[in-house]
Amino acid sequence: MAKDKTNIYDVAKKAGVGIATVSRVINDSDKVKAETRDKIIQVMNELDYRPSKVAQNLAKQKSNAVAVILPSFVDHFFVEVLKGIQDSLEKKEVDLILYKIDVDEKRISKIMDIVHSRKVDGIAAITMNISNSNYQELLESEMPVVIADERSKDFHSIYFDNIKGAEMAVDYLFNSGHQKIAFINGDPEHYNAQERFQGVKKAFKKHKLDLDEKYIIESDFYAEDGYQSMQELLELPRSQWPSAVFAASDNQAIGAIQALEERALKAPDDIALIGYDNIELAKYLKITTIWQPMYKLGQLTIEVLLKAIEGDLKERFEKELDLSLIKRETA
Amino acid sequence: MAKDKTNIYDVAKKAGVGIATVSRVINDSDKVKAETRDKIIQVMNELDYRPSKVAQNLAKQKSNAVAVILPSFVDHFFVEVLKGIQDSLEKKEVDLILYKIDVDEKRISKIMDIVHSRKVDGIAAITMNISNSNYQELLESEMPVVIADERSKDFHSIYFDNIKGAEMAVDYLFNSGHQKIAFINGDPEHYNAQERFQGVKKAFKKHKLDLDEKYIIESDFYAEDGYQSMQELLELPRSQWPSAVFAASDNQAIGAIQALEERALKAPDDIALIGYDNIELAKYLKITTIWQPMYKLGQLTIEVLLKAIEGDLKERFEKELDLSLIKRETA
DNA sequence: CTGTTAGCGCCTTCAC
DNA sequence: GTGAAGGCGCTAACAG
Repeated sequence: MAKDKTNIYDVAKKAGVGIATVSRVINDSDKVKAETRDKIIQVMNELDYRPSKVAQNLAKQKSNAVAVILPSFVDHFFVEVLKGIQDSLEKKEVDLILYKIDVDEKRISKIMDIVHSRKVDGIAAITMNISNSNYQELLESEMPVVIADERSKDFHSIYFDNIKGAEMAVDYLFNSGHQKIAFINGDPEHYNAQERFQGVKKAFKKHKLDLDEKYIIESDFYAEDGYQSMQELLELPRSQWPSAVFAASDNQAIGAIQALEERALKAPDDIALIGYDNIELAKYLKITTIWQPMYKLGQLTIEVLLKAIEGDLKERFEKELDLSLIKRETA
Repeated sequence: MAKDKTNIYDVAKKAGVGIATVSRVINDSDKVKAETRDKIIQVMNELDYRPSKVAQNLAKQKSNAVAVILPSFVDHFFVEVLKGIQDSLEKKEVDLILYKIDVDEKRISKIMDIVHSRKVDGIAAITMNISNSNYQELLESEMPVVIADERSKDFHSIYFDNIKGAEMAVDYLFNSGHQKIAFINGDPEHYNAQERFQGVKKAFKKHKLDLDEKYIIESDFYAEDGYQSMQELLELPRSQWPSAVFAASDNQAIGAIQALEERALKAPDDIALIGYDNIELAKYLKITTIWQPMYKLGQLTIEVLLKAIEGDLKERFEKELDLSLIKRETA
């Protein structure tokens, strides 16, 4: 076995001091004579010594790392959120451990694994539909947690008003003259989908439109789902086609556009289309959409989490981020 | 102070055994009587006990985590790579710690921080331009490292043949009848950019085209750079416009399209355009491009890294991934 | 099969 | 200011 990593004892010995003093300069405590400090620093450089974070973590019971839990890596929504997360993490010296956890029955148990692992000081759970699970255990763990993209009455949370967003979309379509409006929703199990549906219903009621069942499609948030759903709509007799479609995500809208294109149809000429999220793609594809400030969501989530970790948060933090409609070319 | 986390002693005491035995069932060693094992497992459940990863890491000198280092989070190229990474990490029980490190003079030092932290068992560095730095220290550290998107003679590496890729692009343009071909390159400091330029020169020579300096633009790999560069080209007298442009990244191609659109120009009618990478956007924007299998790059990188960590890799691993041209509508 | 004991590398009182 | 010693929670020989 080759010479092992140098540790605090090597430094202490070579510098002719005790390990406690070395530890003090590592954690730059002021109670060290400048002279000995310099000597120690010099030795540390000579030996190319750097403290083991793992050992520090164990001793300090703190890891300087946070867990970010997502249901997916690729979805553009999360990429945007991640960017915000990274940007506000970079300033601090905090590591980012990324976990992908599916939104299923075992998600809380998997999160508890993370809690118990002691590898992180806090957890940010993005779009995990926590409220629809038995999160008692997590709540009792005393681990700082912030829930993003979902309102919570027990954890810190940062979220969007889905009802309002959906309402904005339908309002816009209605005010543009549409009466036959279809809604392609996301996973009905999901909080966000449920709320958006509520928003749709609310807007329909407001405009005295009636809710035609064949115009309400439940699928999931991905492009493939949007594609399928639009197919479904287009299989209706042409006279029954909606004049406008509201998709619960831009990904779905993109899929819907594909379905349209395959039949040489175009939005908004044949059927108007509005998406949701405002992912980067929406800009290039010129999709009219509801903008959820995802970058800001990520940023704020981490800021709040770090505060919670520091214990600077006396009360539960709760904030709704504003939505806005981005008018482009598909509606 | 509330009751602290339960530890291995709590379990041992309650189960009436020694901690070694508890440790054995944690690491499911077979040398435990079924009876006592059951008893211990039961107690572990009652106490909701789970071992501290941090303590295990320290004792085992192993962290079951890998560091992935990227120069950017948002770039679509990396997102695609990340997906591959995540997918092959998910099968194993290995954590992913993500670091964003700029490609500057201090990058090796920052990487060494990670090495010494002992938080990870291995490192994957994506597009970090390692070869252009003094990496001696990293090499000597014995930390398993794999370099992705860059050829290395000292580390395991997985990469693309940039020369060939660039050649393919120019060949295609030439064979489509173009003689006045411009090249918008990425950051000239960067390995990949340098090689792509070489490929361009090689292809030009082959086709007996001469390299007109005003058609060679050095910028960087992002959309904004492509936009600027295309502007520059369009500011030439119309008679001197190139008939085709090869952009060293799809991002740049997207920027270039913007510049074109602003002048009501269109690819390929006014100026043909070919990109590089085949990011997802390229598909939707119908950009003809050179496809680098980024997902596969990510996947393979992790596979190799995990093998290196296990010590299953006797020799240095080196692999070039195949490129292909995706013909779409811009050229 | 199982308990004892010494680390893993660092932090943190507590004396000096 | 500084050193000695115990502790963080777990693993890994080494004895039984």
